[in-house]
Amino acid sequence: MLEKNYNPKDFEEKIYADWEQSGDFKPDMRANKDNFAIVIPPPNVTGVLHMGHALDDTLQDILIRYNRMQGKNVLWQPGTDHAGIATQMVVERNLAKQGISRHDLGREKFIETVWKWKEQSGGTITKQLRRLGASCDWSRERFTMDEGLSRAVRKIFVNLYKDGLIYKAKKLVNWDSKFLTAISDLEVVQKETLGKMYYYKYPIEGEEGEFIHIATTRPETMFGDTAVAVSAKNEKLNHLIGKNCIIPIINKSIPIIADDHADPEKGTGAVKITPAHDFNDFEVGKRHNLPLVNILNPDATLNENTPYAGMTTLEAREKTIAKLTELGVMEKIEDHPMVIPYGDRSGVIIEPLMTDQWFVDAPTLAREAIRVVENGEMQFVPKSYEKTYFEWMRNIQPWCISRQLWWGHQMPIWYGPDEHIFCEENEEEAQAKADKFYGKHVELRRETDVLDTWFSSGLWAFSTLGWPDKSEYLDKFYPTSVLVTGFDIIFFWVARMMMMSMYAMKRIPFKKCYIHGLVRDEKGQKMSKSKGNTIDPMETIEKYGADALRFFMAAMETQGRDINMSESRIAGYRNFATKLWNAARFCEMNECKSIKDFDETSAKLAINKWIIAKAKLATKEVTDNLDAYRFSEAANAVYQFVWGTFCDWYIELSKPVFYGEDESQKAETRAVAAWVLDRILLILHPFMPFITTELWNNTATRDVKLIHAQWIKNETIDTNALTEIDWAIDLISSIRSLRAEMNIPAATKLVVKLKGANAQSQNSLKALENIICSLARLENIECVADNYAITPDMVQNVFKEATLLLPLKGVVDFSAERERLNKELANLNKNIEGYARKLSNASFVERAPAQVVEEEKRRQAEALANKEKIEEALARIANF
RNA sequence: GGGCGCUUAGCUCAGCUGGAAGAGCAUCUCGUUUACACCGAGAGGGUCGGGAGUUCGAACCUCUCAGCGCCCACCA
Repeated sequence: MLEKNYNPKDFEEKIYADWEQSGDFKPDMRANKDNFAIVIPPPNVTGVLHMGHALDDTLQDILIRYNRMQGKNVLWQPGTDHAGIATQMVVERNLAKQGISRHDLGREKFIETVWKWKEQSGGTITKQLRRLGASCDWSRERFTMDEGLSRAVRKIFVNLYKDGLIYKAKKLVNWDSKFLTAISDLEVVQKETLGKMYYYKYPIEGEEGEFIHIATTRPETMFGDTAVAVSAKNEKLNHLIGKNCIIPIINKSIPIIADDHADPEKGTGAVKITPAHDFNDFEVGKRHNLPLVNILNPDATLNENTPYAGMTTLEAREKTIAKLTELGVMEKIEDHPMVIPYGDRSGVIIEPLMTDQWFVDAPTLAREAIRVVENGEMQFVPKSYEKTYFEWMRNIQPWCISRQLWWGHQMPIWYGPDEHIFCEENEEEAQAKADKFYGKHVELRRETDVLDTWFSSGLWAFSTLGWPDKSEYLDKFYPTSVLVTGFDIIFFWVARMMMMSMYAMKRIPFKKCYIHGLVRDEKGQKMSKSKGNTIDPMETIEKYGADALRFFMAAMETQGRDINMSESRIAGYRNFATKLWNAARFCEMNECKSIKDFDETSAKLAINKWIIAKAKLATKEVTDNLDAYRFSEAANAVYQFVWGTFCDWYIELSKPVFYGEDESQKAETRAVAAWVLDRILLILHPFMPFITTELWNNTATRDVKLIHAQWIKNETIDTNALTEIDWAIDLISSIRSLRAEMNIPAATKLVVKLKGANAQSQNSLKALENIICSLARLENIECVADNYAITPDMVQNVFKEATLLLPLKGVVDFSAERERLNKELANLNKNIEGYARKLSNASFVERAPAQVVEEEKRRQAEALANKEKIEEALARIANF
C-alpha cells in the first residue's frame, strides 16, 4: 500500500542503501557486453557539495543509469582530489586558530595533520553524492594521493623527464607571496582596478638638465630597472638611444636601448625595463642581454637591492614617490584603470619572480591532443567548445608544475652532491643510479617541491582504472565513454587529461566531452560564499527531495547555457513527483496490477491503444534526446507524458471504464494502466531514481530491480491508434472552452448536436459517447444528418464550428460570443485575401514544394468553409 | 585587441532539418467529480532586440546596428 502522501524522506536514503549494499552499481565484469564508463570529476576531498556538483553529477548519473538500463556493462568511477593549495590552506587556517603555523610542526608532522583532516572530513562529499542518488561504484573509490595513483604520477613524471618533456629552469613565474609558491598561469585571475600612473624623469648621464620621461604604475620597481627602452622609430626620443640615464635615489646608470616594445603612442614613449619583475621586460632583457636585478623577497617585501629593504611594495611605493618629489623629478600622478593579477586561492597580488621551477613542455604534448580533436576522435558537446580548446592549446605555454607546498605529490627528483639530477620512480633506484654515476655511495637530497594538483588529475582517466598495472578495468573501460564537466574546467583539466592521456596511453581519455554551464542564483549572479548567495543542495534535498533537485537540473540543462536556480521551479518538480505518486495511488486503488509478460498489442479499447502508442512515443522521444545529450528535452518529454497525457487524460478517460459495468473492459484497462505506469517508471528512472524505485517496489511484479530493468528501444508504434482519441480530446477541450467562454456553470449538463459527421466519425462518437459525455459534462451528444463530414482536424476549434453546439439548458448570453465571432470573421477575411494573393503568385506555385502549395490550398478552402459557418452561426444566434 | 555566446510571453527560459510561435512560474475566471488543492477546467499575454538581404516561405540562413554576458591576451 502506498502512503497517502508523497514524502521522499521516507524512502530515499533507504533505497540508496539497498542499491549500494546489493552491489547494484558494480559492473558485471564477466559479461561480454558493451561497455560504458564515466570517471567522475574528482571533487576536493575535504570539500562539500555545491550546486555545481549537483548539476554535474546529476547529468552523469542520468547517463550512467540510462546506459545501465540498456544492459551495458557500466562503470561510474568515483574518487576525490587532494587539491593541493586548497586543502593545505584549510588545514593551515585551522592550525592558525590554535596559534600554530605549519613551520612550527615541520613538514612531516604537518602532512600527518592533513591526512588526519582528510580522514575526518573526507567522507562528507561522498556521503552527499550518495544522498543525491549518484550510482558510483564506491567499492572502487580512489584518491589522488592513494599509493596506486601516486605510483602513476611518479611513473609519468619519470617518463616525461627522460623524454625531455619535463625540465627545470630559472624563469620568471607567477609567485604567490602568501603561500610562498609558484602557481600556473591559470591560477592567476586578472582584476580590474583603478590605480595610478606615475610620471617622473631620469636624468641623462653627462648631459646636465637633460631628462628622459618615464611613466609607470609601479615606481618602486625602479630599483630593479636595468635599462630604459625607446622605439627606434620614435623621432622625438630616438636621439637618446645609446646614451645612459641615471636611476634617481640609487644613482645607478642604465642604458637607453632601442626596442619596439616601447610604443611611441603610449605613456611617454619611453619604458623603464625591469626584467626580473615583468614578463614583457623579461623578454626585452633577453633580447638585449640585460642583467636581472631581483628586488623582492619571497614574501613580496623589498630586499637589500633596494634602499627600502623589508618594506611592502605599497610602503616602498609611498617612500619612492616622496623621495622622487623631494628630488624634483616627480612630474605628475594620474588615475589609471589597470588590471592587476591576483592568486585565485590566496587573493594576494601575484608578483612575477625569478625562481628555479619545473616545467612540462606543454606545447609538445599539445600537438597530439589537438590532433585527436581535429580529426573527431574526441568530440566536444556542444561542438563550439572545441574552438575554445584549440585556441588555448595552440597558444599554450610551458606549464609550471612545481609548487613550494607540502601537501601533494613530492617530485621524484634527487640531487647528488654536485646538484646532478636523478629522476627515478623511487629512492632506491635513484640511489643505485647515483652510486653508479659517482662510482661510490653518495648522500642524495630529495627535491622538496610538490606537483601541481592538476598533474595527478590529468592522469585520472587511466590512473583510477589501475594504470600502470595491467588491469581488466583498463581493458574494458578505457577510453571512457564521456567526460561531463563545466566549461571553467576545460583548461585546468580537460586539456591536461588530453595531453597526459595522449602521452601515456597514446589514446584519448574519453570519446566525448560534455560541457555544461555554471549554476547561478535566481538573479543570474554567480554564486559565491562572499556574496552569501549560495544555496546548499543538501538543504534543497531536505526540503523537496533529491528527485526534485535532480529533475530540475536535467530540465534546465540546455547546451551551452548557464542555469539559474529557481526554488519555485524545484517546487514544481516536487509537485510533479507528487502528481506521479497520486497517479500510482489511483492505479493501486483500481487494482491495476501489472501482468507478467503482458502483451500490450492485444489491447482492444481505443483509450488503451491510444495511451500505449503515446507511451511508446514518449519513450522514443526520451531515448532520442538522451542519445543526443539534450537533457532538457528528454526531461520535458517525460514530464509532458506523465502529467499532460497520462494524468490529465488517460486517468480521466479510464474512469468511465472503472466505474462502469463491463468487466472485460475493466480487466484490460487495469492491465494497460499498470503497463503504462511500469513504462513511466522505466523512462523516468534516470532522472528520478528514488520515487520510481519506491513505486516500482510497490507496484511492479517484474522480478527485476528497476535499476537493472531493460530500456526499450526501436518499438513499433501503432500511430493509427492515436487519431480517434486525439479527436475526442479536441472535441472535449473545445466544448469545455466554449462552456467557460459562455459562462455556463459546470453543473449544467449540455446537449450537443454534432452536425455532419461521416460514418467513421459517427462510429467514433458512438464508441466514445460515454467518455465524451462524462468528461465534457454533457447530457448527451448526437449527430445530426448533414452534408459535410467531420474530420479530426476540423474540430480543432469549435468556434469555427459554432453551429455544432447548441446549449439547450441554462441561460446563455451570446453578446460576447457575437463580438468574438465578428472578430474571427474579420480575421478570416484577412487570411482569405492572403491565401488568394499567395496562390496567384506564379513564383510560389511553381517553386514551392507541391505539398506546400496543396497545404495552402487546403487552408484556403478551410478558411472559406469556416467563414461560411461563422456567418451561419451569427445568423443563428441573432435570435438570442 | 582575439574568441565565444546571448537578446523569444510579466519572470526564467525551450524551440534540433527554414514550413501557421512553446513550457514552467506568475496573473485572471470558474471549480460538478473520491488519485492528487503540492489539484482540476478555462482564459489573457509575443512586431521572436532594430534594420537590410537571401527565399515561394525566416525566431532559425547572410550582412549590419544596438545592448548584455563570458573566456583569452595586453595595457609603461
